[in-house]
Amino acid sequence: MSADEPCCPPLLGPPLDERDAVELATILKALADPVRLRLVSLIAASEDGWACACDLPAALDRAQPTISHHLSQLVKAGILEREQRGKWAWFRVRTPQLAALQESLTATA
Amino acid sequence: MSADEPCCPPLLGPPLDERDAVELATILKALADPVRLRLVSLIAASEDGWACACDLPAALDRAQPTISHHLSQLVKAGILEREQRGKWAWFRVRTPQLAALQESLTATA
DNA sequence: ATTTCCCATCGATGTCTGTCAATATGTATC
DNA sequence: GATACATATTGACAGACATCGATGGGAAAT
Repeated sequence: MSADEPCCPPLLGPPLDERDAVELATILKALADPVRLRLVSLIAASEDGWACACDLPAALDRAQPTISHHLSQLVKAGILEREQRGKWAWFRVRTPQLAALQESLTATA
Repeated sequence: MSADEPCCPPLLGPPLDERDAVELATILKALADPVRLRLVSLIAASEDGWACACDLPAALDRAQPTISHHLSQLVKAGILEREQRGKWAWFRVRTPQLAALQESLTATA
């Protein structure tokens, strides 16, 4: 799966084989958690699209390691992008990946 | 959540509160499994959109109780519709629900 | 009624996952 | 280097979940 291209084959086109299903499920799993959804939502709603990790534990009422863990998952799934600024970590939503996922859900529907 | 209406608030609009995030995560969780994705895909690809449960365990190489469990989850999430025909159970995809989910993923993006 | 077939439910099991306290790593400042 | 602070990693634990064998319930046919 490369940069800004479709992440997965369409759900409603020709039947998914095991391989494709696992791939699509992996990305959906990354989103299928309330804390992670709120993370994405919060970050997307930030001023210039970037949000500092330092604000997130308080915003979501979770311990710092918990937030760090979820951010890692989202980055690994290609949903978030990470940037180091001094001692802070900043994140933004990789909108193209989200759009690609969206397309996978209906495609030829 | 009623019949053919949006299932959840948009992911990229104003930040999701805890309540909405749980709701959206619930539906995503229902899809975030390879077997369930293949079920939806297979059913959607059927002749007239309806598929008999009797064919599915063999098609996905899973035991009958496993398939039955996944089908229940998908019905509960509003993604599949169930109909009894004699002693067979038939299923079809509730496309509107899928479309609503799709919209929740980008919305104001 | 009995048999047969399909599907759902139950019980058990192994694995995955969200959570946090404690600790380590890294980055900047003094 | 020493200190201070932001984030990542580790370890542990409880709850959730996918899976399947065994069983139960319902529907049709004989």
